[in-house]
Parts: sequence; structure tokens; C-alpha cells
Amino acid sequence: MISLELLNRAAVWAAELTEEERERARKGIIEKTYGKGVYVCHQGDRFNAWAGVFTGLVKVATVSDRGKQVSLAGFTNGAWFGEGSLIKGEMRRYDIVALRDSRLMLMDAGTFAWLLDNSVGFNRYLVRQFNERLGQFIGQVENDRMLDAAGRVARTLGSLFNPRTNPGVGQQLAITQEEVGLLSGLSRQVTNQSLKLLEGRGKLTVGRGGIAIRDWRDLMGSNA
DNA sequence: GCATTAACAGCCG
DNA sequence: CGGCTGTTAATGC
Repeated sequence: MISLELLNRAAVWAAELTEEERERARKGIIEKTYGKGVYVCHQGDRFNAWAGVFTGLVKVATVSDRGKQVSLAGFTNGAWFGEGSLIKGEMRRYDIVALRDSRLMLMDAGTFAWLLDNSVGFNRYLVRQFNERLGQFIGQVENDRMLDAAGRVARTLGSLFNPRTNPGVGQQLAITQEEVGLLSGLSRQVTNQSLKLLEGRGKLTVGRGGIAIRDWRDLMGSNA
């Protein structure tokens, strides 16, 4: 169980719930800290929780058939994820790894199901979330087929800095260039070159172990 | 051409 | 020292 104050800070959707629903939600959530590099859950686990990032950065990843690391998505401050497996009652299809020290909120499956059945506000939030994700998914396909390396890196960062899916993200994020590469589907070297290029265009600033952006929409290209 | 892997030196905490 | 970064060389589609 977490405090009402923490719930309000960690979950934008809390504001859309009734007082009773909020109370129910906070009782069904625990806070857990994960160190850098620690697995939150492994592929094939029955991880019975809906998760929110309070602070930190986690990625959804898997290993290709030839043993290569592939990162699929990153989540940072304010992002809630994992409803897919929860709704379908499936085992986790991917690994979830903390890329740096992260404080997560874990809502148990029973509470999630209750909110889904009883809270209009909660459902509104989920629909918006699905809609946003679908847009990003379609953008990813375009990403793979049409964009050059710098475009892909820009898109990847645009998604990471998207305040609609990561409401607590700021203008700066602690992430290594190697991880940006893994998320972009590019090697570290090309990622480095692309970041320099984007920096030259004034779209972002690269620092050691972190990247600062000016406007996430600017990174997403035409359809944000 | 453009991206990948390998390798290495420099830098910073 | 160990992890991250910036660069270059060799190789591949």
C-alpha cells in the first residue's frame, strides 16, 4: 500500500478516479526499487502486476533467435505499462530491465481488474493510452521502412520523451548511447554519429550518460 | 553507400 | 578501475 500523496505524484490517472476508486487503487499498489541492470521480470514469467515508473528508466527487451539483444521500448517517469499481459492473463512475452536505478509502482492484478470493471475514469485513461500506443506503433513501421539512421534515433528519443506516455519525463534523460542504439535498432557507433548530427541541427544536446532535448515533437517528424 | 563488428584511446566518476 | 564515449579500420549487403 502506498500513500495517497505518492499515488497522486506517480500516476496521472489518479486524478480521474473517484475518491473511492483512488482509495482502492492506493491499497493495491506497492512501491519497489530496482537497481541498475536488474530484471523486473523475465520472458515467460507470470508477473501479476501492472507497473508504473515513478522515477528511473526501464526497457522492454528480448533476445533474437541468433542471440542478439533487441530492445523494443523504453519507459520513464510517469509511464504505466504491462496491461496487455494482465488483461489477457498471459505470461510475459518480453524481459523488463531497469536501465538505471528505478522506483516502480506495482499494482496487483485484482486491483487492476476491479478498476477496469468499476472505474469510468480508469477506462478513459486506458483508452487514451492504447490510442497513443497505436500511433507510436504505426510510426515504428514507418520508422523501419522510410527513415535513415538519424531519423530513427530521433523517433526513438521522441517516443521516450513523449509526455503523453511518460507524463513525468523532463527535458533531460539519463540514458547511454548504447541503449539509445539498442532501442533504435542501430549500432552504438552509428547512434553516436546520429546523435552528433542531431545535436548539430540543434534538436538535442548530448552529455555524458544523458541526453537533453528541446522539443519532443520536433524529433518525431511530421506525425506527432 | 551505408551499416556492422572490432578495436582502442581518452575521459570521467 | 570500470563504464561510457568518440573514432577509425576492416568487412558485408
